[in-house]
Amino acid sequence: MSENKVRVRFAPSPTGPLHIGGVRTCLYNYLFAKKYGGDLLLRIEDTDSQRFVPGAEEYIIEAFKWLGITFDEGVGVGGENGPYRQSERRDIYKKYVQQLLDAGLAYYAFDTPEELEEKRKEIANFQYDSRTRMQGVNSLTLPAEEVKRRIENGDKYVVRIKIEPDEDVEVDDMVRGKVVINSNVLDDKVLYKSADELPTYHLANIVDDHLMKITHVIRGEEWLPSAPLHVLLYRYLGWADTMPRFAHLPLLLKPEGNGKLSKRDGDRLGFPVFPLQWTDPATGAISSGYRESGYLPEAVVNFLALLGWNPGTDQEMFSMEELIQLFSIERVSKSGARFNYEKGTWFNHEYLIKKSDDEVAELFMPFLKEKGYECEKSRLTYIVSLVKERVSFIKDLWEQTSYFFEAPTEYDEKSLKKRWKPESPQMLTELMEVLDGIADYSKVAENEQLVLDWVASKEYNLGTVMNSFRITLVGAAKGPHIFNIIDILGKEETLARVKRALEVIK
RNA sequence: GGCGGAUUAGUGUAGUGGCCUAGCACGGAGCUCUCUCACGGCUCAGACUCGGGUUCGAUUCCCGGAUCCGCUACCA
Repeated sequence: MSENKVRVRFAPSPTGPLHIGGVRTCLYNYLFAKKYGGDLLLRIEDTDSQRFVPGAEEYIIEAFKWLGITFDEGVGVGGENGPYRQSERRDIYKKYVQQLLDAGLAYYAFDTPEELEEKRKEIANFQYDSRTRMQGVNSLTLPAEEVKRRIENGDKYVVRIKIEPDEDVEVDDMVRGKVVINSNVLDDKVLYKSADELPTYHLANIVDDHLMKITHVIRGEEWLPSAPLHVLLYRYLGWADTMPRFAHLPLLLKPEGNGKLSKRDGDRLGFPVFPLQWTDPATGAISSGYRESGYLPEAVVNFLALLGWNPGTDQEMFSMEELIQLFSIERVSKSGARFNYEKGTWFNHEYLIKKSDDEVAELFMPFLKEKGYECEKSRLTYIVSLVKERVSFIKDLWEQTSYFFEAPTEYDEKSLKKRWKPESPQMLTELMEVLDGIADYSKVAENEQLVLDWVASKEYNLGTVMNSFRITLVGAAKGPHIFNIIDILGKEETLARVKRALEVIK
């Protein structure tokens, strides 16, 4: 392993199902890592014991497995830089908290949440920082013995970083360039809380990234404001020279209206915002997932990849391999991308028609079974070949093929009005004789010619004959080539349907 | 409110100080193919947030406004 091997991480919190935005973040990390022959790690950031949701971790692992995104190291994979769950790294963090404390770069604070809440109410724009910390109850204002006594007494405390004022902190972002923030607007963030003996995100994140030799931090834009704090933390801990490069990704926005994409949008507009279906363990509420909604994983990956990035060419369809080759952080856009699920549907359609008829038939099988029908594979493949390009999702195939399995019981009003003529019954009655004379229905072209010749000889209107015929078979003026339909239905069924329609349609 | 980020058609985006009559895709409209419905093909409508600069020239560079997004927790 070379010294400067690219190492990136995806570090979700197990607070519920993984949001589709998180999926994209991980995808970009994956593409970046693979492009440079590096590693992608999965780290679970469960430092918020309050919000832990059982099953979330398994969900995350399963989701990426489905999408074809693999981890080289981390939870579920293992590796030499573990453990990869922050809740299992308590002792590690304590050591570095102590280091900061000893160096005078952090301090103990005993202010209760209520007291702080009070201050926020009293003072506009209150924040715990160089201007206000001397009014707080902390190791900067309390005598050393008192601090010691309180700690030994088991009083709850937090450790806060001591931010020095009047300093311009620079973050060199790979997407946005240099971002400068003055330390005056930063507050003395809580780094560690004695209540659960766990660090907060900021500290744990920096310690882990350093220990796990992370070279590039690619994360959502919501982290940009705290990036200066992270830079300072690297400096305080003495790791400035190995600090990773940062890249803050644009956010995914609602399809319409204001704000970032949320679960509610999916419910409202009828598209999933999660990769897999999720059942809330507390309420039992079900959130739909891309997988269960019939999306193909490669379509989801392709769609997501292009939401905030493009290779600069007109190409839109990419395999994972192509994405890996073409991906570059420099070409990630800076502004938030509205989530347009219709484009996602289109991608799915494209991937669906790219699949072989055989494969699509295989995928359709379970849906057919659900409807109560069995179908021989070769026959289903034939059916699929006729209608595949009409649908965007596997499950929509039923709507396009149901008449192959169940004879129409009613006939579409509009189709009848437009296509069923007074002379239709007479024509069809005669057509039945012609059809009866055909021995092999699989000779599609031949049979078509035969019927066409017959129509011509009778000087009938071709449209009227064919459309009337179609309605009796399908129940409406829709569907693929009619001679393929009767090939699939067979002579007996074809004639039965025509006969029946002639009795029913008045 | 404070701080930061962003701003090309409805959406995702390309692009550039003059080559821009601003390209592509989704979506929309129409035409076409056809026994029908789709698919496909063709065509059309539709955008550089506004105001100041800089410049011979700005969509492109600078400043300001507006709008949107994010952060502002003992959440990540």
